Amino acid sequence: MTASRRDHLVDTALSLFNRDGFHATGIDKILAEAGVAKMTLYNHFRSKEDLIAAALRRRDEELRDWFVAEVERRAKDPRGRLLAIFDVLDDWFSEPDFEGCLFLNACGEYHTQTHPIHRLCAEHKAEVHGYVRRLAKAAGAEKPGRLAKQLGLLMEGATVMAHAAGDTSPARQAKRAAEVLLKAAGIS
Amino acid sequence: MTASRRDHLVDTALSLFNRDGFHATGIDKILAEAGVAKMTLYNHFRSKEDLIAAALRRRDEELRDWFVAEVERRAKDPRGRLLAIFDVLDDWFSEPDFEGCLFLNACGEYHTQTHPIHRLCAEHKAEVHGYVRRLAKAAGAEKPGRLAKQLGLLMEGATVMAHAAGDTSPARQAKRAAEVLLKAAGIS
DNA sequence: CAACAGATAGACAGATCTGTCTATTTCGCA
DNA sequence: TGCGAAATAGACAGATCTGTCTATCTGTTG
Repeated sequence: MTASRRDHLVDTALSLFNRDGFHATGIDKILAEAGVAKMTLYNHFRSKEDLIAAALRRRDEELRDWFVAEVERRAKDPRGRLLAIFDVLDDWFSEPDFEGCLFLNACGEYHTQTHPIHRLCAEHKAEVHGYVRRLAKAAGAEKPGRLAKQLGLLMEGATVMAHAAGDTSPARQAKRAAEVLLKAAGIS
Repeated sequence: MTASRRDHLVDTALSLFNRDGFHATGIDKILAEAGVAKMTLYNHFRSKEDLIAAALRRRDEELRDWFVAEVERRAKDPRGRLLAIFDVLDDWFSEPDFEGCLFLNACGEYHTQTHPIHRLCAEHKAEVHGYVRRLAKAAGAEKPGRLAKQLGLLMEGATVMAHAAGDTSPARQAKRAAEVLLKAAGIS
């Protein structure tokens, strides 16, 4: 029951952080929503910041697993997968609880580069970049690193614009741009 | 003295919101930093949210004026200006007080689409898009709206990646991608 | 000079925040 | 069944938050 209590806490915190933000979500709200006692929280985590870090780590796993699975389900060849990325984004943006990228939101609240939470976000982005880069390499891109970074810009740009404008169309605009970039990188 | 007192308050608030975020910046910190009495603030603004809105409006003006002036200083032809955008971003990312886009940060803290602060951010992005679109049209793009949206994704993507990674290189990556997109849009 | 609008300091209310402590209960497991 | 670890409710401290109020002072303008 210990592990599941902790998990439940992280789950609840994750969904509240996603919906309302980090500073705006108080410990008490998380505890009430989760139906967990305060000492249970402070038994598992040293501070709220620790809980935030745990929530981001879980989100990193959860999001990347889901994202990769969706991409690989939709296309079997590397080029198709690079483009499928943007279809998956489209689906993500359509979800009712889409509130932008939790990691970018976290960067917005914890600016300092050296802050542990900011670093977690940078690491998450680096992981995603690694995946795109592997796909780009498998697809035979001339410069896989460069292409992956460019596609990454489109992905992040689409995410923030979809959130700001409340509109999923950036996913499709990004996909069209990606097609152009793939061609230019020698991927047909 | 009235107007300057208000202006000073907005200036101070702007710089603290940019540095520390919105929820993390308390009224008292702003007042202490500005050397202004609390009643002066509540005489000019109905609430903290009002002050945030005023700060964002000022930032919108300030940023767009600066951005457009910088772009037009660097290049005289529309195509050159579309590319100069990314050089200006590079400069922006290099500034010591660069903390990402204040509007995206605000969206991250005020998620609800109907929230006045979120709407201000959407409006700011729409204004920027309008400028890029006019440049794209002047440059003879086949579909200026589409090109402007795609370039917008690169701009926003570069901004968030530069902030997350603490690295200005996304500006240059975005510029390379933009060159490809311009060519594809029939702009040489 | 007189009058008035605006700025000031600072107390204050009431809510909320993180984190600690205690005393009690629940639960798994031997 | 009984032990020990974990979870519980809730009081509590101390800080901080937004916003209000009052009483005083400053500065401009007629």
